[in-house]
Amino acid sequence: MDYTRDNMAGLLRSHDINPTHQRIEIAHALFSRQEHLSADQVMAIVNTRHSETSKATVYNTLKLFLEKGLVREVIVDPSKVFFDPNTSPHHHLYEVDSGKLSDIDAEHVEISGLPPLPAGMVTEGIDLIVRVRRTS
Amino acid sequence: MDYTRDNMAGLLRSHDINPTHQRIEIAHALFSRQEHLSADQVMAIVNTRHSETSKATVYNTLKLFLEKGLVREVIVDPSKVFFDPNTSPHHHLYEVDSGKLSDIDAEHVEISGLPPLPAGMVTEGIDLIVRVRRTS
DNA sequence: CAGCAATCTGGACTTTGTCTAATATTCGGA
DNA sequence: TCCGAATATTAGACAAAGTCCAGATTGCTG
Ligand SMILES: [Mn+2]
Ligand SMILES: [Mn+2]
Ligand SMILES: [Zn+2]
Ligand SMILES: [Zn+2]
Repeated sequence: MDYTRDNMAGLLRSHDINPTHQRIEIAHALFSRQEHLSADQVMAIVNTRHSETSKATVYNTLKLFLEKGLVREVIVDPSKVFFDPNTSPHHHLYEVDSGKLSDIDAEHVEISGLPPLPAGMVTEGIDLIVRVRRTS
Repeated sequence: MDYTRDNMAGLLRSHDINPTHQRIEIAHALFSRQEHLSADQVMAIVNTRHSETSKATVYNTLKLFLEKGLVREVIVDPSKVFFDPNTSPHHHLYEVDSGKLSDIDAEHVEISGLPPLPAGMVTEGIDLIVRVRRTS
């Protein structure tokens, strides 16, 4: 399973997303790197060689990917959202100084003792963020 | 223990913060309510009767409170930071539709199986956010 | 009162993200 | 193939959160 642009088209179709040139480039940016990227970073990556995708399209596309469940949002930095191509349940380690964000496998992590939800509510997700700092 | 303005002065002093009129008002807004407030909401509360505190001072003061450990930051909404007068270890329940944020007592919650930290790193905090949605 | 440090302020500025109206592309049917 | 409708992209105006700065205020202390 390779993250070539051609495979991106199939991935998009399988998520009910019409594959366009711009969408393929944006998906390729995220999936080939398997990193957490901000909209700004996606924009920069996609437009390195020659400008080809507008800011509006980057934002529209990332929102679309989110709705279709192709990527996930990570809210950890007060100034920008990160988009995560890894949609399997997992947690995050955030280095507050450098802004580096990495995954923590959910496999062995267990969260217990949470109170019952208020009536009429469903859990949309549980975000666990470990904030770390370099020992100075 | 009452959150009167007079008591706010003592609270500020005990955190090594020079109590000024503006700082007392901002602390009073947060502590008398015991709610999670955004900078904007603090601004609105403090200036209800007559305008008396500038935007710059609200932001400066909240940042100062944060540095001094008087309040804590909650990053849960991509568009704004919430400030939390409750600094005891606890988690959060976030209603994604309404934006309502409430506390989950950490007392009975247990998180186990986290991998060891990378060398040279210390945990600054563990944020657990339960995102919920109304059943539609 | 005068001097000095700490604080506060309006307003310009930056960044992230949204919106809109016009244009371009895609695609199925005649 | 050609056409029209639906879909997608775009530049740039706009909005909201937050930062920054240089000048004014405040509250000491001598
Ligand atoms: Mn290209
Ligand atoms: Mn007042
Ligand atoms: Zn991740
Ligand atoms: Zn809280």
